[in-house]
Amino acid sequence: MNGSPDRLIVVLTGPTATGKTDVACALQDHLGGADRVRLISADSALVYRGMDIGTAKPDAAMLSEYPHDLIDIRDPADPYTAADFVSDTDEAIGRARRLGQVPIVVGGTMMYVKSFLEGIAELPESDEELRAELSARYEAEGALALHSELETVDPKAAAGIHPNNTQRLLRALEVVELTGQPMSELWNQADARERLGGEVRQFAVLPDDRSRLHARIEERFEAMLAAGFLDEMQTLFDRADLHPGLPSMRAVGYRQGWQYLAGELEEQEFRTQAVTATRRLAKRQMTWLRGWQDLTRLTWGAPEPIAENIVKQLHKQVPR
RNA sequence: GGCCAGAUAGCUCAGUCGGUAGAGCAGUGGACUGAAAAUCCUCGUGUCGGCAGUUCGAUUCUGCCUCUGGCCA
Repeated sequence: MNGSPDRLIVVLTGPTATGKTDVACALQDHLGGADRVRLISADSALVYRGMDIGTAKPDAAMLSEYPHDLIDIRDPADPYTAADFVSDTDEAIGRARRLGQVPIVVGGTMMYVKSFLEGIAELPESDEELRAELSARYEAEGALALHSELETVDPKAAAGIHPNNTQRLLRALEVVELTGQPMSELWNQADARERLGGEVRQFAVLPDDRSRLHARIEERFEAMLAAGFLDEMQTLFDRADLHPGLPSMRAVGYRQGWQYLAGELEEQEFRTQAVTATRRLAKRQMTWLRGWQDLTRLTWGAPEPIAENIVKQLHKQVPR
């Protein structure tokens, strides 16, 4: 390991269904086991308790042998955000370092990874009441009216947000309302380099052939159904405090599962739409990684050789 | 066997009162600062089932044929 192993942070990412988790576990073995390594999950769906089969969450036995931070830390009724992830991960890394462990951030939620690496500005969290009010106005006045309002209060943010993108448009207006300042003014405050205070090594597991990944996604979904995904889904569906508008229930597979149980989809439609949504997810994840700087790309395959390759890379000297 | 309804983009379908056609989904490429497994943007030539007839011109009207569904035997 070069110079300062105690400052090292490993990031391991890639699209869904490429076996990132298996690689991370193999990596733990290679780096000295659970005492020397801390796995930190970067996944917006694994945070939710009771969402196991459809998220391809590692099972209990695996998690006890390879403990992960940030898995099962939220109830599905309670939304988790990118900002939560950044502060939770910073904490987890601090804890790992005190114990002399190498933190390995592993997961496919690119927004989380990016926010962690580049920092995220200090913005107010969403205000449910205000958001409801804004969305009522959106219904009544239309997208263009609200967008031109944003143009007057925050032209820089408005320029980057399409009027049809309700979610981001309302968020920008919300921030102005809550802080009295344009959201674009509040950006670029965070100094991630200083915050991370260490050497970050980034790796991505990528498929060599997208059609093979698609086949793998389909197989995996069939396996999820066989493992009782619909029973898991029914338990969530039966809860009075969950609804399809929640981030947890909009996760790939769960959204379609909800629609199926609500009678809005036939079984065949549910299957194909769930698989299709997963494919689209993988594609979007790869779009993020395409222009990613300082990323070592590894070809998808058996976890062992990939982990060995990563270890080799970690031992290489990095030019100062 | 008779009658009726269909046949148009990978899929489901719209449409052209006759001037060679467009939506949704899928696919492609892209954006992304507290919902990100989210949200949004870009990209549409296909013997309009086949053959013939009418016409300056037929995917559109007519006839025959093929296939699919329904009803009657």
